[in-house]
Amino acid sequence: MPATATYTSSGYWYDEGRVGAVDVLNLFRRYRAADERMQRRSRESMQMGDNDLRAMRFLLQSWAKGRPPVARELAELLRISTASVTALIDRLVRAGHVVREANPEDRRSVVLRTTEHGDACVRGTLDRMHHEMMAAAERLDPSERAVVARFLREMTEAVDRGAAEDAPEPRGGERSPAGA
Amino acid sequence: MPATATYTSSGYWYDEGRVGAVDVLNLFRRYRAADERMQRRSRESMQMGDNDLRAMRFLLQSWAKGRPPVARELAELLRISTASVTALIDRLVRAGHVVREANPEDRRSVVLRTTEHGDACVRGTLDRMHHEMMAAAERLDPSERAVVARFLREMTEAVDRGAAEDAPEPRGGERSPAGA
DNA sequence: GGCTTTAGCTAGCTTGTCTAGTAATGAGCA
DNA sequence: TGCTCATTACTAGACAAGCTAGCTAAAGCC
Repeated sequence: MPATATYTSSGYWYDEGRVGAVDVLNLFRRYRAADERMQRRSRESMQMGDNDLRAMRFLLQSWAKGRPPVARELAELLRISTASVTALIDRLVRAGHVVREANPEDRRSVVLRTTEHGDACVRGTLDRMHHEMMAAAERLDPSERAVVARFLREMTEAVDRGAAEDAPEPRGGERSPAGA
Repeated sequence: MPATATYTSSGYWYDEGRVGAVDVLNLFRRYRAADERMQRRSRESMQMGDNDLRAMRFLLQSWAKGRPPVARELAELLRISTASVTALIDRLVRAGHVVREANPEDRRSVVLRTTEHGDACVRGTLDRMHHEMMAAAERLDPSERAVVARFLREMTEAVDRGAAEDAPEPRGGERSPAGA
């Protein structure tokens, strides 16, 4: 980065007048690296695979929305087979994070209830971080938030566009209702 | 999101005067989801695992910097054992993406040269997206870039801080020289 | 020259995914 | 109502990619 670096309480700081486009992209990359570190540590600290953790987060979200989650939804979310979901749920049940329950609305399916233990386990790792991120977003004033929001939308589109062309319907395409 | 939604050529658009902190975090999450989609598609389109793709990118970067990469560095980057790196390189060699070469500076080690085919394969997928992202970053004026940069730094710190506390030396700690 | 460390490989194991096939239930139709 | 097809979850068996342990060859250090 070309900017003159000075040091503040919150880490390195760069003269804001000189931030280049490349710097912004580098910061993005750096964020992603931090995010990956965080995820890896979460997984290791609670002895869980990537998909297992994502599944737990999905289950918590679903219950929070008042929509009891079933196994099939995990297969869609994680893009794994229903057989793999069965194995995944077995693991979560064995670890005491989840219990299977009968679904009164469709007796073929299985509702996945998170245990208090599993709930606390996942929340403990993620809530603090979420809180910190929220605080960062709240420190922005309204016009700054608008700038960030616009940029994030453009980056999202850039990523979607960039990837859309060389993988035409990789395997059944998007399964979600919102689609491509 | 609370804002009044209107529709533009580039998708949904929200009244910029009303973007809340939650909205920013949602957009951030959405970006991350797009990024994951992209990576998955890359992997699928070139029949490659996650680590294999990351390894290829690292190799390209190393050569670009004029610093021939060796196998050990992949073990550090990907945090996998040297045995797994051997297997990973075997896969890349079998796919024709990489060739092993003798290292004149240390005859124990193996320099990994990317083939023209592997080079084109990986670049083709990533360069376009990188170009689009750069364009988005360049559309920002200097003061906007400063805002985005500050936000990204704060998010990175939030993630690092949030994850740092609950994973004290999870399993033998870091394998890197700084470790236990 | 010996001893230790480092780089990479081999062998055998574990884990998480896959495909194929099955049983039970739901949904549509004559 | 009974028949047929679709859907949900499960079991069994195979495969892929990681791991640990142990090996050889080269480098580094007294």
